[in-house]
Amino acid sequence: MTANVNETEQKILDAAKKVFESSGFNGARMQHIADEAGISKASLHYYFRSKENLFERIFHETMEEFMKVVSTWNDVSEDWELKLREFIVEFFNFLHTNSLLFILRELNRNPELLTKEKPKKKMGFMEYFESLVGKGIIKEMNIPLMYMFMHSLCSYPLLNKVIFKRMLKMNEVQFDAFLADYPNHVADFLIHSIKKSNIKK
Amino acid sequence: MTANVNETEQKILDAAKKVFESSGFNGARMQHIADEAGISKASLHYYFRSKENLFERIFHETMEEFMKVVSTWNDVSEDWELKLREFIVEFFNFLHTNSLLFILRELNRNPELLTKEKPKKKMGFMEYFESLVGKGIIKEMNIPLMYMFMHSLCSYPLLNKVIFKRMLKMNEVQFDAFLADYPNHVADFLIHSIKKSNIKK
DNA sequence: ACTTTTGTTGACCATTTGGTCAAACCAACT
DNA sequence: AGTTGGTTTGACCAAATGGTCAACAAAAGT
Repeated sequence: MTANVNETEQKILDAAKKVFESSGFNGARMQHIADEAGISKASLHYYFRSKENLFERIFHETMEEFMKVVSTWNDVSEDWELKLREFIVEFFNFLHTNSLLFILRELNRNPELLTKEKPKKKMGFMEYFESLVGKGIIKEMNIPLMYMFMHSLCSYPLLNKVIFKRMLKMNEVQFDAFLADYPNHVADFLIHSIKKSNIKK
Repeated sequence: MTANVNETEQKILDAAKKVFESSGFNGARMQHIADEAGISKASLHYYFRSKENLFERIFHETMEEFMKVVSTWNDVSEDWELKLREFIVEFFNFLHTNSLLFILRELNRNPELLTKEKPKKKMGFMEYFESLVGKGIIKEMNIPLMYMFMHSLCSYPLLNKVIFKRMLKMNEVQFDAFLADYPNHVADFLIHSIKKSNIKK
């Protein structure tokens, strides 16, 4: 052992994450993971007894990180608009480097996977905005609905990249440029619909 | 031959759609499809030479129907608000009975699948709203962005049902009730942000 | 009736794939 | 040098799985 939790183990985890995310549990091959990690298949099984085992480790870690990002609510600023915008940008960036499709795909294959995750108990989006409504700082509104809207707007464009690119007749570069602005558009849009209207600009 | 394009063939297609949608290409088993269709595996191969073959047929049909719903723009009414609302409701209902996850999953596995689909050339959402903007009937706005918003709001809640249920602490019944109202909320929301504001209510 | 074409299937095959194991390797300790 | 304990791997195995085929059944022509 020693070393930072074992170098080989980490190489395996990285390789496995990559392969499972791109191919899914059913499409992933243990040999492929071993190759990606630069070790033999036998070694792979030495570290993680079974495919199931390795998969659950990866899925759990991914889910953990996802839940962390989703339920962490930045508490430095008092300005809810700024907070919301920062959250959206951060969430969107997170989704850029982590495959949400992986989560949805595997959760659909085996819904039991979710039951193994313990729920976070933290002050999150919902509680925060409910309190804002309570204090009369923002419009009276359906918070769960707003929660859903925000998640949908942040998540779907990346999930559906291939089709959107085609529908909007954009190439890779154009679409990426579009996505670069995207989170701020979402923030503008949501803030505008949440904010108590003074005089419309 | 004769019969409505062959009864057995249809049984196979139905079975294959069901199995492919729920298990994906990699997870689906030819034996499973044969069982579901009530025939032998050999017969299955008699009708469709290979798994690949059968899969592409199913995927193509699903994609065709999806594109049809997405690019059909109801032309009976002159009232854009009503049109939009009807479109959203129809699209949402369609997604209720057709697995969008299937499309995204398989498109991610093999992006080439999309190149085999020929693009529809029809008056759709984008063109219609661009003309509304041109005529000054609705607000000046970023149409591709609005297109993306609409699709995201319609699609994601069903894709992500499992997690939303958990986050919103709802059971199956509560969540379904929530979803029943959902498309109209989306319509309200979008219409409100598109409409030229007279006096705010 | 009988011949031909079209369906149907159990048995079988080749390949893939998750998983095992004994032998080799290697660093540390005595 | 020899022993020990962990690590690595090529070779191998059993099960699963997509696909084939010869034989049989059922229509459809004649």
